[in-house]
Amino acid sequence: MPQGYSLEPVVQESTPSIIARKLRYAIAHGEVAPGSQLGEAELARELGVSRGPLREAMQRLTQEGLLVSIRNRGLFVIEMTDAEIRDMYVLRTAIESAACKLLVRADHVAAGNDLLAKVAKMENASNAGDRAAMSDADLAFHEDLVALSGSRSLARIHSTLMTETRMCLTVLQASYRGTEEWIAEHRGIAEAILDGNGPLAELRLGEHEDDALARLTNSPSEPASVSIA
Amino acid sequence: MPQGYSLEPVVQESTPSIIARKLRYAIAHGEVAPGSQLGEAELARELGVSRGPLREAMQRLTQEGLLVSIRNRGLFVIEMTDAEIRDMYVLRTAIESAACKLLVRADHVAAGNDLLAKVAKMENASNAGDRAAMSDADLAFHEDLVALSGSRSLARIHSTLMTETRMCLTVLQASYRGTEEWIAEHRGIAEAILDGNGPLAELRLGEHEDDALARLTNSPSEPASVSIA
DNA sequence: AGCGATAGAATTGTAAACAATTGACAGATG
DNA sequence: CATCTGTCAATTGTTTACAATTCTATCGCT
Repeated sequence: MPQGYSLEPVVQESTPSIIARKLRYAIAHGEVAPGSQLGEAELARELGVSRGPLREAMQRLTQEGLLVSIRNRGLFVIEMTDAEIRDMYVLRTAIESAACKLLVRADHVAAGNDLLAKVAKMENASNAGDRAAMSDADLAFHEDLVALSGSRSLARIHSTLMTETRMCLTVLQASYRGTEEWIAEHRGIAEAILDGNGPLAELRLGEHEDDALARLTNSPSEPASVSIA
Repeated sequence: MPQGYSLEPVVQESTPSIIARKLRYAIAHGEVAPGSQLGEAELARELGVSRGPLREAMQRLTQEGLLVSIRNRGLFVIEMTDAEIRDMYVLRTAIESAACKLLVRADHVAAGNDLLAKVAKMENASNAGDRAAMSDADLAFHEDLVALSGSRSLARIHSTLMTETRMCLTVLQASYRGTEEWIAEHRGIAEAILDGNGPLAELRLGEHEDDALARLTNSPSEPASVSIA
């Protein structure tokens, strides 16, 4: 077997899948504003595909909750209210907490070290003053947290949440002030996992996501998660 | 304004949505076996629609994880291995636990009574020896648990999990022996919520879902959830 | 007899044309 | 002058036809 080529099975990604991925990226990165309409004809021309596959891709994104469909009117990018963002974080915390539970019962040492490496990346981005890299590293941390749990179900749901989160970050131009504290929170989670202390990891995770929520929404409101102490 | 007509806005459900709903039901109730192929032409003829809307519905179900697509081969109903069923229950437990957390912070008395009413329905079905009604009441309990939490995010994810659960129940012809214990578990959860005891509700929920898992899978394996004590 | 290649059939992926519904603007009417 | 109605333009929803890819079965060869 020739080295250098990881002979993975050729992934014949379907056209709707490609379109969905591109649109997801565009929405996540604010290239299309929330609330704006996505005209079929225009998009099809832009992407160089016909309306059939495009509509199929739209259905996927609608199912994911990134678009809302109004019959005979068109498809629109979701506009998330503060309440909806809070609700999203309820789900996100639920998913990541479950991932923590799984992690501490698996190889939590390897996972913890892996996550600490991601924290180091955040520090580098922070020192360089690179806001975009900071966001990337932040999201990568949480994505890894779930990926390392080995649960396909959790990962699938979580990936859609990450695009929504990215969208909020982009749109709201979330301020990354208090960076040191921000990094410390991530490190705290990683260390709790390294120690195999599941409840502590979940507790810190809950507090961390409450902080994140406070940065994204105006009303402080009640925290999304509660202490299990 | 004429009485007798509740003049709610007419909801024009889109054709793909209708198709998706019908297919979901068919899959959940074992009318199409797991692993079987869904031919476009045949389905379109059966449902009286053309391939366009049908394909859009398929994309939705694929996104939900009920179907898997193999390019140029077709769409197939998922076959869940024991490992995948366990993984699904990890997610399900995560969602329902989060719902418990929300519930005890809201009107947990009303919610608890509501859930106890569902338990009563289970008892009736049990006494009547009606297995189908038993399944319905079982699923209705868990559906309400999430619905009462008021979280749209949780409800959306949970609804897809319920169809998958129903599919497993149907396919595996899950035995409902030990019905008394089964009902008692549900009652325990409802009472914990009635009392506003979140941690206890989550604990009992976790044990309950482990039991459910044991009925569905062959290998006992390790429990999906861990005690938080 | 077993293996390989080739041809055929079936199915999916794509595209373009057609039909139906909606929203807005303009004109008529009280 | 305000309001209602009718027409028009634009967009979506649906259907039909066509192209490309893949599986299968048969035929020939070793």
